[in-house]
Amino acid sequence: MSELNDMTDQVTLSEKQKQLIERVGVQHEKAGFSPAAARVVALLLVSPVPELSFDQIRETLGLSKSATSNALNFLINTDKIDYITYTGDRKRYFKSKISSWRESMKDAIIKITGTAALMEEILEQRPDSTPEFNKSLSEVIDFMRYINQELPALYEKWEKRNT
Amino acid sequence: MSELNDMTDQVTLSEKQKQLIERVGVQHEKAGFSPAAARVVALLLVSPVPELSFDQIRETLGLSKSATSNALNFLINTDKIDYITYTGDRKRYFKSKISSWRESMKDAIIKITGTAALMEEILEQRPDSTPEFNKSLSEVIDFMRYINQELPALYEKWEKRNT
DNA sequence: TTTATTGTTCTCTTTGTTGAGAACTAAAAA
DNA sequence: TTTTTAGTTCTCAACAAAGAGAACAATAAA
Repeated sequence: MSELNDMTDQVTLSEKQKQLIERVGVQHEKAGFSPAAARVVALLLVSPVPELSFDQIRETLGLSKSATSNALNFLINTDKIDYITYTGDRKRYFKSKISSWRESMKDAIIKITGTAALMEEILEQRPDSTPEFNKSLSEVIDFMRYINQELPALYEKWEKRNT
Repeated sequence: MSELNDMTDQVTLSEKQKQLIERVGVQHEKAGFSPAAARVVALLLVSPVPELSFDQIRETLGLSKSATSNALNFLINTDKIDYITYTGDRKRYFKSKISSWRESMKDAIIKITGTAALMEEILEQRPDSTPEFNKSLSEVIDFMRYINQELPALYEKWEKRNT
């Protein structure tokens, strides 16, 4: 697949696409991703070719091997990306896990449940001398649990609406 | 309010409360707060006395003045806390903004709208050659918008349920 | 066996974050 | 006016995060 040295596994991107990768990247940085990992998820969403090799990612984003390796492993561990292989090709082709967004939504909901539980612990040890405060806390907890309970039905409704 | 030097504006907390502050603090660190800011919001949720002065916060959490000042200002700027004053007392008493959780929810929903818009931009520039991928992207966008649209009604339903 | 491919891991530098402590400031009190 | 109160801001040190580049490893190909 290379005569002496290819040296250009780079993916061709328009200016618009490059800029979009940066914007989506920044959004992910705000969610706690490292700059490198944020650019990688972004690239895998924006790239016209959705399955990219280690070197395609590295060269397109201008990252070092270590940064690329660490970013890819982090994203695999946190279920943001996945990879596939092809017989007779040792490379791994990395791809966004956007297709399993339903699972991600479920995980996000589980997190809300955890927050509600922690809030409940706070509420349980609060004195009766702060009724207003306690009421607010109790409301948030109740609302979170309500949302949690209603979301599956809402999802079904959406699923049916889209035939 | 002090004869020469009080030196103990500290809030008395049980072991359980201290531990809870740490756990709630860590949760907020994961959401991007600095350790100091995370402990301050946590303290203001757990403390039996819900309105605390600068020095009560500083001494209870064992923070420096600069860390306390920066944390409080950050939390005020991001609408996580608020303060009240009392006539004839120059101190500000800081309190959690948990009571305005309805506003926070609205803000969270606005953020989802922003994400959907960014995703839409990605979708718009994608080639037709990746129909599966594009479909997933389109689904997430549509689902986010659906949730967004249905949430107000869901909120009303919750509000009525609670008489 | 030797060489090439596909990454991983280690070390080191750069950069950024966190917060302590002291100096400073503005307003009120004495 | 001088002092006290209630914080803010500055400087600095300790520490952590990010990533570059080189060395290394594991497997496959020649």
